Amino acid sequence: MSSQNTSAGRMRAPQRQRGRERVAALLAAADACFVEKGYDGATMTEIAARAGAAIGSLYQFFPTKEALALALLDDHAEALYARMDELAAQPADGDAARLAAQLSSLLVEFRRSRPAFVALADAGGSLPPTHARKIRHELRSRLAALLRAHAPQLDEAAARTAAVVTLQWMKAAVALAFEPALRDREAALEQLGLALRLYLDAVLKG
Amino acid sequence: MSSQNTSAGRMRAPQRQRGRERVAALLAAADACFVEKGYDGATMTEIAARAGAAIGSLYQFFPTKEALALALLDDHAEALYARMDELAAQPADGDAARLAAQLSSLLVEFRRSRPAFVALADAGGSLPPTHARKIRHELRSRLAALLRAHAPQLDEAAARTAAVVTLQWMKAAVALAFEPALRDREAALEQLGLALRLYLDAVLKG
Amino acid sequence: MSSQNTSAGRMRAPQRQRGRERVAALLAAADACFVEKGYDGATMTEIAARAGAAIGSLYQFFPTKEALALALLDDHAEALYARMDELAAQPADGDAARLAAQLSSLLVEFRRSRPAFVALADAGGSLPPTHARKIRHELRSRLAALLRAHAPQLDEAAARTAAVVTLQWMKAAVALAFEPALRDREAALEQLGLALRLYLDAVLKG
Amino acid sequence: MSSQNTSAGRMRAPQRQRGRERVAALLAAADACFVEKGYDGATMTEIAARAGAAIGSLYQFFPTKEALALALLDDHAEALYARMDELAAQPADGDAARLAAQLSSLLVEFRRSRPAFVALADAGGSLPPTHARKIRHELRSRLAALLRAHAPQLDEAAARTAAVVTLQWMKAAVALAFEPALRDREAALEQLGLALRLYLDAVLKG
DNA sequence: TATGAATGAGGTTTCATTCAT
DNA sequence: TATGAATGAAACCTCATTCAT
Repeated sequence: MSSQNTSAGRMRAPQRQRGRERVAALLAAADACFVEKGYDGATMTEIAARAGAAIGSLYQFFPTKEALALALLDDHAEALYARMDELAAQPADGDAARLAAQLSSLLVEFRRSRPAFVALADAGGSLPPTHARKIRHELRSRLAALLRAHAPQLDEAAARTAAVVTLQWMKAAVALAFEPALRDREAALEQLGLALRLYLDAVLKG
Repeated sequence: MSSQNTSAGRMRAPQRQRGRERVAALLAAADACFVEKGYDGATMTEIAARAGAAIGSLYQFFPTKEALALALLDDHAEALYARMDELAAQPADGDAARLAAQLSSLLVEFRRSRPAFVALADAGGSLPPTHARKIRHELRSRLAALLRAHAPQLDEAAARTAAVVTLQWMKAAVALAFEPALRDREAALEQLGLALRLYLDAVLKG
Repeated sequence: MSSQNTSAGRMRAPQRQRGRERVAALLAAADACFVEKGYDGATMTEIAARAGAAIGSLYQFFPTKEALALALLDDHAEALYARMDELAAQPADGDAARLAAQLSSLLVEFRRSRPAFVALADAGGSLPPTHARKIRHELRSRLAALLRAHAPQLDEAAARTAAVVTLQWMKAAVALAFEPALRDREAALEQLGLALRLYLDAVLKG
Repeated sequence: MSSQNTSAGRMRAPQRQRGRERVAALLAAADACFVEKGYDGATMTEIAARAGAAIGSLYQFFPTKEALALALLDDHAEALYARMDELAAQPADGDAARLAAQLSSLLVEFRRSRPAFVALADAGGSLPPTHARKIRHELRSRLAALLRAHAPQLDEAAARTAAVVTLQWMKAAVALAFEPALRDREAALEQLGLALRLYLDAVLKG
């Protein structure tokens, strides 16, 4: 194409840069909308508007609302995997109390920084269950590996089962940590921690 | 979709036999729709059609989709309360294992017979959070009373906190019991039961 | 809505005491609704509810919404005729100022006691224009007679024309008397009275 | 129907040529519908159909039936202001007869070319009274200025009061000019003109 | 007669998505 | 590529009126 531009060599770069910024803005806007209104309540029009983009722009990058949500969901999931991998990289000492505390703060902190993950993860029947399934699978795998690192005597099946249970507990911690107007939140979270500790103790040592 | 404090508008009670039958049919149809498609996915038109009623008949008794869902939700909640009250009426022996098993099977059985309760209880931001809050409160109160019956030395605050934890555990049990395509479901549920047993043991005996 | 000369169907006369009370309650409720929401905005259901009656009861006496409104309109119109006839029964002295004041206060007082008359008289195209036409005709006839009583030398055509003008003036007086938040209402009404006085002077004496 | 302070939501301005044409067609269609059936009787569906547009196109620019009506009303009001400003730009000679004739023909001619103005201006309680209030205020201000131009000795309050009265008279002229099947319309209008003349004479000279 | 239920066409509005410039 | 306009099925809800008990 004839450039029309004095600095022909740099022309493409800023455009691609702009494209990336645009996508980032769109994702951020979508994230906010999904958090505020849920998957069904959010509208493509508002997402585009919040990103300062035209509706056509949004569809240029994300062919459907579902694709947009899933891109976001995957993005958040990757970030969560990364945090779990970080945790797995630390030395395993078999200390159930410490592990419980770490898992707790990991998920709670994650939910604080990326609230859309939860909003999208249980978006009723509006999103294909495939993704949630895959994510659960990944999380459980990582949790199982983590548990085996702390208790090498666990066989794979036992580790996986313990991971399933532990993941549910982590979800419970998130639920309580963010339940609005919950009385004695601290006490409840501490008791929940105690419960996990007891369970992990039994698993790791048994 | 996004709830807003719309103060819903309650259902209008039917006064004739015919009306009572209609309402029953409408509630049944709504229940099925909500289970299949979720709150947002269900449509008033389909609900009426499934009940063999005109759309106007549906609105004769339920001024709003929200009112319909909340009527259903309340109905299910009452049934759940009743089951918990039944459990509370039985002699308390302080046996954590037995209590855990009873609670687990109670909720699982309930969810099997009334799947819409779960579907509506976490309907994202589409239903006013007030109702879910009230229901959680009632469930926790009943659970707390149950726990105190088993361990009279618990003070009220401690019982309530334990109830909060226990309720989360029950949700987890339901989630696992009905998660589609979960491998080793039995093992997972058993481990979950173990976890609750350990926790209740600590609480009841501590 | 769109009126069409449907000629509605008249109300059915109640036969028992109980029936008459019911009709009175229904009319009162309808009156209030029409005043508050206008003809289109009022609903038969709410009218019945306000009267403490069943919707079927309402339709027992008034076959359509239109019939109900027209019954009300006619009722009010009759009352207005009566007041004008009262005025006509008083001795005519040809004093324009006094006549103007009397007409003004008559209509203002009437509108205060029966606000639905105005609400229904200009119900857009939702009521058949026939009735309004008839009422205008009656009012003009009475006004013309009144004017001739004060100025016997007026021929019929002139009296009628003057009546047409005078009726418009009366509407203006009502509009100003009840316009919400009108500043200097008193001054405006006085000037309006002056205008009528000047005109009637010219007509009566010319 | 019943207005409520819904704060309407303004029309969205089109940005492309195509959009501007659409909006023009939609406004024209809406105008015709409102004239024919009144505000309540007109339907968005028919308006869109008459404009040859999809219903979605209508809502692209006008978020609400109310917004559409108010846009139209404002548009007509601006045109009326412009005509009054034109009249005000002409030299003022204090001739009551001429002024009366001009005002008369101005409003009658306006109503002939823009019948929707009247249809919407008194749309019962279906439109927020705010707009009508604002428009009355503007009209009165302009009329007051006009009167003061003709009679500089009038103080502002007096001019305003006279304007209030005069505006009512203008409405009366429109009502008579367009009342269907009115006998002796010409005579009535002439008498109405006489009345205004007498009043303006008194005001301007007094 | 009295009453509440039933009806369903039709109203307003939404929104994901496609199209044309 | 970017943008705003276009689309229309479909959602929720209303309401005058009829019907059956």
